[in-house]
Amino acid sequence: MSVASNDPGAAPAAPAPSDFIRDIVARDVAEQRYPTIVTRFPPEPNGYLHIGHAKSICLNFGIARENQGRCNLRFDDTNPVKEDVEYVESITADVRWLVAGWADHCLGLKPRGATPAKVTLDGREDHYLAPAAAGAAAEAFFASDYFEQIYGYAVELIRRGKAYVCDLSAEETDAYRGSPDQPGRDSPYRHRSVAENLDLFTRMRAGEFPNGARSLRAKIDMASPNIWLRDPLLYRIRHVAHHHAGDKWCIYPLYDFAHCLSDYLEGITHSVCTLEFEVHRPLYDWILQSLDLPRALPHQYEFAKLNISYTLFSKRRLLQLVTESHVSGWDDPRLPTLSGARRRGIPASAIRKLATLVGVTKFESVTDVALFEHAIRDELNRAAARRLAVLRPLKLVLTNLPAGETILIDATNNPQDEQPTTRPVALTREVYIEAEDFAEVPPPKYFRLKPGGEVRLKYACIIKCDEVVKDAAGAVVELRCTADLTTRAGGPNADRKVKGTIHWVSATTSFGAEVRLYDRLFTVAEPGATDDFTRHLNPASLQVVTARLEASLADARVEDRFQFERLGYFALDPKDSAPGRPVFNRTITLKDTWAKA
RNA sequence: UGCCCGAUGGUGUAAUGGUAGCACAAACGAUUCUGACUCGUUUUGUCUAGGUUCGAGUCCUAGUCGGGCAGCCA
Repeated sequence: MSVASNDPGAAPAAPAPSDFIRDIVARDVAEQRYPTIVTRFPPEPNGYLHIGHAKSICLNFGIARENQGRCNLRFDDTNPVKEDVEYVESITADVRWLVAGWADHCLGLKPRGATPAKVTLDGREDHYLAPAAAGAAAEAFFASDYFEQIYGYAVELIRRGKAYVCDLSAEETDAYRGSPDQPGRDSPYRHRSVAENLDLFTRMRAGEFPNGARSLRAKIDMASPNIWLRDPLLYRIRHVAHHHAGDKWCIYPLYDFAHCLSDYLEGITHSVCTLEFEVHRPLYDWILQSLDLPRALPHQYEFAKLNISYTLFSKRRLLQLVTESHVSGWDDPRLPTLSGARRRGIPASAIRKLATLVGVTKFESVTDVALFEHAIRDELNRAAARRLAVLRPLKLVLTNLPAGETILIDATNNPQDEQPTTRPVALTREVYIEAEDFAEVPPPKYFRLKPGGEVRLKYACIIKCDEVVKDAAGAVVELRCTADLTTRAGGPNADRKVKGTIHWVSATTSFGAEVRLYDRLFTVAEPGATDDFTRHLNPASLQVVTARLEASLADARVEDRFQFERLGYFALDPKDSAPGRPVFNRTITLKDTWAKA
């Protein structure tokens, strides 16, 4: 099956990606194990999303999309001390941005304020939270909206003799757990009666005990070779308010207990997570199976998270970069955060393309950042309007053009379009060219401008360098050239060839603007390999220049993508641009095979 | 010295017992009013040792190397 993309300027329909998880889903679809395929993206709202999360989002939404299913956005907010609504909002915005124009229709949200409904299925009680209908007031799912149901499931586990209230302290629990190669010992509280457990758990909820005084534990096997099966904690006491649930609770479920049940309550079919949860899967299954639930159970599958060379993904280290002001904030364009990428001008479609290029496996690989750069250039090459801009201006006088004269020429907006359009740009007596496009003593194979040499001004005409003007210090400050107007498009010598074509702007109609040139943040391929990773920060990761931009760029909008010809891809900085004072960010350079030589 | 998982060119992946393919990167060439794009060519690979089989990257056994697991974090 092939899937069309709604992205403007996106590549033609490509075959749907295939990987071991999609194979499993396809098998389940073929066997009609579930009425619809439902996945979920379940971040904890305790930080910003980055490209690594994007891989998971693309996988989960991709599966939903390819199977006419749904992917719920759910906040895994079971630890109130780490979480905040600030993150809920940024994560929601980032997810929406990433799937916009691609899988918006698969984004599973719930009716605003809704909690799971009690239903009766085959005479058995069940709970289910249906997604919001299209157009209804909706919000993301929250695990904290299920605290009542999850509490009920805990009570049920106690009734079945599969959970108990334990009075061991955190340290004692640790000691009783044993070690990977040493079995644990049973808690002295393991054999409390169901009635006592019920009473104690009720009082835990009622707030009778201080933090850490007691916990609820699953009764599994303290000698299990899998540590996660050694009577794992299900609930802890925390007398703190919750950013979403308010101050209703003083006991909070742990990840392992809340996650599988949240999946169940939402009707998730395929619960996809990263490899470190592999050893938790038996617990995921144990909890669901112990409850004897009426509906089909979700299943967990694990894949390797994304690593990219020269890129840091660790939340802790990203935080350090922000707090130590190595970058300007979580949305610094040099960061791999989704907000940073967006601000830098990276299209969501490029991130999605990267996700399909890297595939999904259980091998913890390091993807070459060049693959990401390729994805970005590929998307932008298709979509970006070409413009003329000079980053480091050098004045050039066309001595045979009168001072007041303006010649309007047609410049192609995007040669990649099937029917390219043009815009007028002004050629005047004084123009700016890129300083590095002139060399007084040219290196070998240099085919830009040199004394006595010829070059074409893109879209305009061939010029010849007659004179080099220098200041007292000997620096080149101006070039005096003659323009061969017969080489203009449509002119008699339009087809005359010169080796070099360079970009330029009119000195009189262009305007100056701040342009931020970004480069990779780190100088080493694996910046996370050492603790003193800030040592490997690239001192030139940001350079700010005052560039000269062609007049039409004054009307640039935040959503526009540009290729400054021969330089790279640029977009307006959405934060620091002001009307009449645009600031451009360089998303990425053009591939430059000359610079490498 | 417990349990779980993994290993295919430089990188990321495909091949579901039957011709080791694709993409990125690199190199060279063509084309070019972007040293871009596009197009063409080339280099480089199944962790090791056994076994099963007519046939093994794939299945089995052992090993090597790498990763994960001992939060009242997720």
